[in-house]
Amino acid sequence: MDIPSKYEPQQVENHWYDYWMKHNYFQSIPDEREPYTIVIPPPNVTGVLHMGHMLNNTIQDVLIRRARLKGKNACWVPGTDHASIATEAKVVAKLKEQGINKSDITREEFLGHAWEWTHEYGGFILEQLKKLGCSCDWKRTAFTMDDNMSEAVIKVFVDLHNKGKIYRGYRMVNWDPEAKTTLSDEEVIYEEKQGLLYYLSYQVEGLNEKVTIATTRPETILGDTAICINPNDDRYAHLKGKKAIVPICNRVIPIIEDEYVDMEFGTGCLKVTPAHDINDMELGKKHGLETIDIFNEDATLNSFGLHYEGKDRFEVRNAISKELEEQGFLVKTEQYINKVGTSERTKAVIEPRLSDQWFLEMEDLVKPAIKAVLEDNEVKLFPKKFENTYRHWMENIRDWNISRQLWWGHQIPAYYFGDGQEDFVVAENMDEALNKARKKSGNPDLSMAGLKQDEDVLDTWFSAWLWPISLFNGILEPNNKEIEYYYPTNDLVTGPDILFFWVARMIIAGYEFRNKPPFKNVYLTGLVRDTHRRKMSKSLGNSPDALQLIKNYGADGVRVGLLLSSAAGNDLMFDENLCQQGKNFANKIWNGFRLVNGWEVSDLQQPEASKLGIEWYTSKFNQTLIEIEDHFDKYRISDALMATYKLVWDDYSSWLLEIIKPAYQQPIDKTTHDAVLQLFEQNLKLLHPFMPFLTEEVWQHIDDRAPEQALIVAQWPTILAVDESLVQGFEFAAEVISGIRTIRKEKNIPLKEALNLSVLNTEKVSENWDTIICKLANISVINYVEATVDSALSFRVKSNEYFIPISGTIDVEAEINKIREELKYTKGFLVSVQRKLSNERFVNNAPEQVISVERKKEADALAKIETLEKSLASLV
RNA sequence: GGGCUCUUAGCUCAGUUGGUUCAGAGCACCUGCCUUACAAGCAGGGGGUCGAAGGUUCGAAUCCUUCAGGGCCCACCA
Repeated sequence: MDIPSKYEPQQVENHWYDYWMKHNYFQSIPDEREPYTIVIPPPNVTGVLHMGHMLNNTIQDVLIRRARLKGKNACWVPGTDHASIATEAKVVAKLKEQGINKSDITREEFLGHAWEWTHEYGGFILEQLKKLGCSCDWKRTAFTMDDNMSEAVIKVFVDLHNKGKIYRGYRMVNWDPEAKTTLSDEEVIYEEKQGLLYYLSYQVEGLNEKVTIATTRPETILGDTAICINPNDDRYAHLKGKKAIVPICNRVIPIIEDEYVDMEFGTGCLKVTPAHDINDMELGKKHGLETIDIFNEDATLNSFGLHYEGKDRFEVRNAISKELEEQGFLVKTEQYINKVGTSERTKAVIEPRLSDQWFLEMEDLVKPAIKAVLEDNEVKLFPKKFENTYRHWMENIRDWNISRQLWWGHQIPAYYFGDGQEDFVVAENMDEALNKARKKSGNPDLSMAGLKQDEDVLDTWFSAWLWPISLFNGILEPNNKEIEYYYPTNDLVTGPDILFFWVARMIIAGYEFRNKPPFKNVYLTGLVRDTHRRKMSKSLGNSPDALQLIKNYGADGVRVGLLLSSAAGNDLMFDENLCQQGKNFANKIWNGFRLVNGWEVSDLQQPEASKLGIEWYTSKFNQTLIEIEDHFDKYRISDALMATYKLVWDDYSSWLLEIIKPAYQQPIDKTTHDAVLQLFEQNLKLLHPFMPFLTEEVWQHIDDRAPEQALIVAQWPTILAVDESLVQGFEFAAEVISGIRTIRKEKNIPLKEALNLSVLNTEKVSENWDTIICKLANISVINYVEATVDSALSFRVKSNEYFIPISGTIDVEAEINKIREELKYTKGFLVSVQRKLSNERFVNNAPEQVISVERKKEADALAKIETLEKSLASLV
């Protein structure tokens, strides 16, 4: 045999990937077939493949390949996301390495560097997906900053602005001092941090008394503009209308009253810093307080920080607490755990900050998206539990801050012609802007030079939310053939961490701009963790190198490894052992092929065992196919794989192949050979979505195939009738075979030594199976007997008793004990069944089917007890 | 603080509306085999009071209550 006994993935994978590409099997163009569409969750253009991507994209590829085999027009659109904040941070860092500060170069120069970076590294991650076997339509590869994508974003912005849903406002927003930009609420991650609660005393003006407040942020006292007490708090009643003096800066501030203050917390006195806390801002507005912003944009202190000017806020916190202590203002400190907002991307501690930003009003936009998921089921979430999370977020949604103080992204199409709050227009391009601006300003002589475009860019998700639409150019050309054909797409596969960022917003956009959902099903995968349940991360160094894994186990092995333990929505503990299991499975299939391939075919009569074996496996295959389809329908991909795995490994390899295997160096009959090859091919089709490379390789080894007969475009098996009696009969026969093997094992009788078998038959079983039993257990003859057999080892299947006469003495004592054990167990079982059946309430209340099952159990047990007792009698 | 969710074999998890062989699977483990497709393999085997306590029911891993311990999401309490 010249085919190696081990499957070598490395040599195979590139070859078939190129082959598929060459014959355009990944490519989709609209035709009369039913479309099946997936849009990829676009990874960060400068990112590298991590385990989360591997899992997501494997699942997507399984779904798309299965759809392709099912004859659908399968279209998987790949692409990348410009990820403005993450990419900009990387570019800034890279420039810094080269000694260039972002603040020293122009916007155009910076964008030049960013594009350079994008062109250099962008698409790298897509190349990695190819190694994994992903069958994306690469001709459609898109980028969120492609011209048409950008145009769509701008058009949508203008449209929403015209509808009055986008507005500009001076609000308190989340400020990332490191990236120097605002963030949406969703980009802020709250983390519990151990900190200190500082008790500070303020001198009350005109009284020889101090008032003590509690704060976690002593540095902000420099921005204090009031002290607030609860009007119902008797302890402080005498302070009403008085003023207090802020330590260090000695500013005199009013003592105000508001029921917002929790009398139980701290001292019941609150310092109010409207510029640096959302609640304080509300209080400030309500009570007409002054707002003093003490921070620069990088969260160092400005001139209001006095002698701390230019120093970072955390540095100042330490320093000022010392100064306060020295001057006697610090009463005490307490350990305190509080939630600190951090930037999802830069991890910097977020500062609430007042600034001019752009917002999208969400209240109305959200309504159809809520209905679609929770009432109409137009979009289904898998697992379903995420619908609750979705509902909660959607029903409590707040306006979306869509502007970012970055350069890398879609620049906001607002143009200013003056300094007034309303001196701007929103337009799709400069010409239009100029026209609008001339009208609005009433100045017909306004020139291009007099217009200044907003410096900010849009939140990355403001382009990503259009992804399923804009990929098919559905915004710019709403009636084009592609969008009509591919939209709504079918399945979206992504992680639950971006349910709000992306999934929910795509649904919103889908209804707003197409009046249809962007997809029908959302499959939310779990997070990939390591075997210690730790999240995979670069800093922990516990994230394996994806390409190295593929090298070690083959792409198919890695795919199987990932899928085996990834029930939807459950985190998956990634363990390389699972990849090894996948690799082993690939080798198993490979060798299954080698065996069948190595047989010499001859024009013989088909043995009875082979005929029956083939018939049985055909039924078993179809029965399993029904299961597999059901698993897929429920997005239980790992269960679908496991069912396939067991079918191929256990039923096909361990049973069927052994049943039909000809004696050593004997030829096989043509009928059986043809049939088994055909069944093997059916197996390969079921396996192909999971293990595309190996299966295509084997497929092409079986036969020389024309390109259009490649496995990737073969036809998925249709479900045929299942003969239940065959399946059950086989199970019985398998138990008999196991029984014989157990005895062989216990008594150390090698398989090579043929045995005789006698059967005391009370259970009606078709004798057809005898040929198979003989072959697999090496039985020379099966005798049907009327009485128990002496000097034999015995075992029972259901109520049949089987005897293997052996030469030499048998251990009678051991046989008796074995039978007594079985008898004891069966009697106990019978008692419990009879107890149930004699319970009137059971008989009256339980459904007929349940009762008849119990009666059957009773009869079986009685019959078995009878045989056991007879055997026992013959031995004693 | 509000909501959701989980706890089943050594590990990772199935267990659909309470009722067939429902106490399961894969891996791991133990034993014996280098048998001629595959030692990346074959055959056989052990292993769980279904987190705890109550309750409903003829019947509970499954439904209800309480408790213990995880996880996730949301929320402006200094």
